[in-house]
Amino acid sequence: MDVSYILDDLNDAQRDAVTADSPGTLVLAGAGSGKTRVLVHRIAWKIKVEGLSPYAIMAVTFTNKAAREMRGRIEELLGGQLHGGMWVGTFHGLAHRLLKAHAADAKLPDNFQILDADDQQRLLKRIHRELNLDDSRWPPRQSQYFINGHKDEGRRSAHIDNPGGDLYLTTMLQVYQRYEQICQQQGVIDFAELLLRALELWRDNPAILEHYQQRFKHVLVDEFQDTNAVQYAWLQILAGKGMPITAVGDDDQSIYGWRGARIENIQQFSKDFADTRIIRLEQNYRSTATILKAANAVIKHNSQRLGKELWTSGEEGEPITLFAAFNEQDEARFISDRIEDLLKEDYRRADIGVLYRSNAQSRTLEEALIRAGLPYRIYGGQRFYDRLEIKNALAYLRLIALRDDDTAVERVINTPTRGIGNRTVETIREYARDHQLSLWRALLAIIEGGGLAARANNALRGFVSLIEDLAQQTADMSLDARVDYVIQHSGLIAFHEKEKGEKAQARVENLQELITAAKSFEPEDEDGDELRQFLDQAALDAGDQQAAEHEDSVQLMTLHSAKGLEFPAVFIAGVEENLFPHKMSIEDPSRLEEERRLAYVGITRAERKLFLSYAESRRLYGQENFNSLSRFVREIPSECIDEVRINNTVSRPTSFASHSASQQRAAESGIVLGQRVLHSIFGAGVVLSFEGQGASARVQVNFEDEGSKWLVLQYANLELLQ
DNA sequence: CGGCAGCGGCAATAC
DNA sequence: GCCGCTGCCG
Repeated sequence: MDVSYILDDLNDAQRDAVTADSPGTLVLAGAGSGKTRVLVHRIAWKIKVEGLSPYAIMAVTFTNKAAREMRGRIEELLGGQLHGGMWVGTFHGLAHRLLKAHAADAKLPDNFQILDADDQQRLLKRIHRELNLDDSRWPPRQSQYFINGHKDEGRRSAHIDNPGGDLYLTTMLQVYQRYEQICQQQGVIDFAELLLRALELWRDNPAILEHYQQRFKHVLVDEFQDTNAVQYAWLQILAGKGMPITAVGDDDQSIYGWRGARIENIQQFSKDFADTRIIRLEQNYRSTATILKAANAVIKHNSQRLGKELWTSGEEGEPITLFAAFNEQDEARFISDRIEDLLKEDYRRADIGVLYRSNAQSRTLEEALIRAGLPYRIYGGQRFYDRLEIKNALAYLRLIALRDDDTAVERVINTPTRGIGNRTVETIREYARDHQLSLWRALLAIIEGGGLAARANNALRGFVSLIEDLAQQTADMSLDARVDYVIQHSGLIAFHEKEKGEKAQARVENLQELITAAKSFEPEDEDGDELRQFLDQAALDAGDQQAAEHEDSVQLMTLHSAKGLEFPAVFIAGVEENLFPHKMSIEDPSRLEEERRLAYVGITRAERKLFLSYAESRRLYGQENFNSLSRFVREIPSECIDEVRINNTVSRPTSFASHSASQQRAAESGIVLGQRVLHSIFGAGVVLSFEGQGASARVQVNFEDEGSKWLVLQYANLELLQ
């Protein structure tokens, strides 16, 4: 059999990674080194050469997009459909599949529902109210972080000790317990729970685990550096006792520590999985030598690396352009001007990526692009299925499928408004709580009991008959006709049509788009309930963010969402201390290293041209900030950089005595931005920024020996220097 | 119920 | 500076 097509066009390291027959294989794949290619070809190798059935392979990714791409590329390479036998999906998707198959053993009802981040927050808000927690002291967001953080580490409320009885922990645990109780009672599970349950299912049911251990002969994991504790434990319980496993990842691209990812997992891998072979992919096919030199130089400042150095056989390329802008508008104008230059060369708009650290930066950039008449597209932002109007429409559909869905009832009982006020809903909640009923059953009982005012009672009846009508009328319809009927007859379309503003227009369009999504939906299980599968998919899939790709446009996104993408030309805006690295990460060495990895990710997105820019003065959150050039740029060898001088058409004030409010306040205290000061401990430095007033006034000083620090002016006792 | 004013908070974000 | 939530009022 000729299998050369599997190995042709691969370099030695890639070929090694594709054919390795070690029990454990860890592929450290640098940016642009052909990682996905190796994964896809390795799967083809397993099937075509080693003779594994696709049925015996499991491949796990983090995003649906990556899973789709992998499946597509395998099918392309093997020249045929991969019937459902092979398990390719996200951790969450596969966990869901597992729990659906063994719902009872996982102690879940067959029709369990997924609680997404937004639904989770709503539920927590209600719990806070129920427990009489003051929202300003106990923001529901905090409980959400607490719960998800612990679940990501595999801890349920019962696992968390609170020996000191400290108020914070006591309160959080109380919320966590109540939350667990309600979720269990209502048969809903959040994203973290999906993973934790799947882990517990295997841990507590050896027979089920054994079935999968016998079934799968090889597991492959993409983006291994992003796994959290539960995902790692899940892989370990499945494959720890000798099932061959391939992990592909790059410790230098671990940028999701804040959502539970544990970079240590990739370091731990060879200890937990027997006889691991480590293969490094260091040849880069994406960027010029100059860009790689810069990336290598930056990432070298991190400790605790597994170690890797990217190289290319390609050309040196042009130097990196660094632009010092006067302010963020000046920076945005520089970017749009350079984009216009690039378009005069052989670049298309879609070849250009503009990356930034935080979403708040995008507005200024957008304004400049609009002014220049350059079409652009923003990646990320709100997921399609997270939009309010879509969630409302889905809630109606969920109620059609299952009346006892409290989350859905809460959402649409009075949307569009139908005279069921907060009082009435509170009565229903109370009744449901007291009688251990779902909200739907509770409201039916209340209608029968007639304890409500006639008006409220009628309104409730109206809601019940609406849902029953939607269910009956659409019972025999196709999925898309059903969606269409529901958004019309629930009144959602009319509701948003009479709303004012651009937003309303977009909402109506999104609802129409939902019909399109339903039309093109292909159920995985032909015999299963199509509506149910559609709803599950909606909960687990962000929806295609690429939908609007009809026009050739400049690509705007955060550095995080740029991971995995590449552009011939890349702009990284705002390379400033306090912005990138972000202020909140600067003090903590491990978070600072994560910021540096983010810089590495950003730099390695560029194929041919890289532009870095920073603003000497930046308005953010209504505050004027004077930040210095990012340390990450200073880590790039100077021969790689071509610094562009400040555009002389921009008038640059010669002193800092301007009229901005923050500067005036600074002046009142005798401190001027740019002022040299002396601190009794930290020594001499320059004032970079100033915020707050009176007792809360703080200054940021860049000390010559200690780096930059924020000081409370009142206590700092700064001595002004000449 | 809808509209508006006031207030707090504010990184990144897949599933 | 802006968004979103709350709370008050008509």
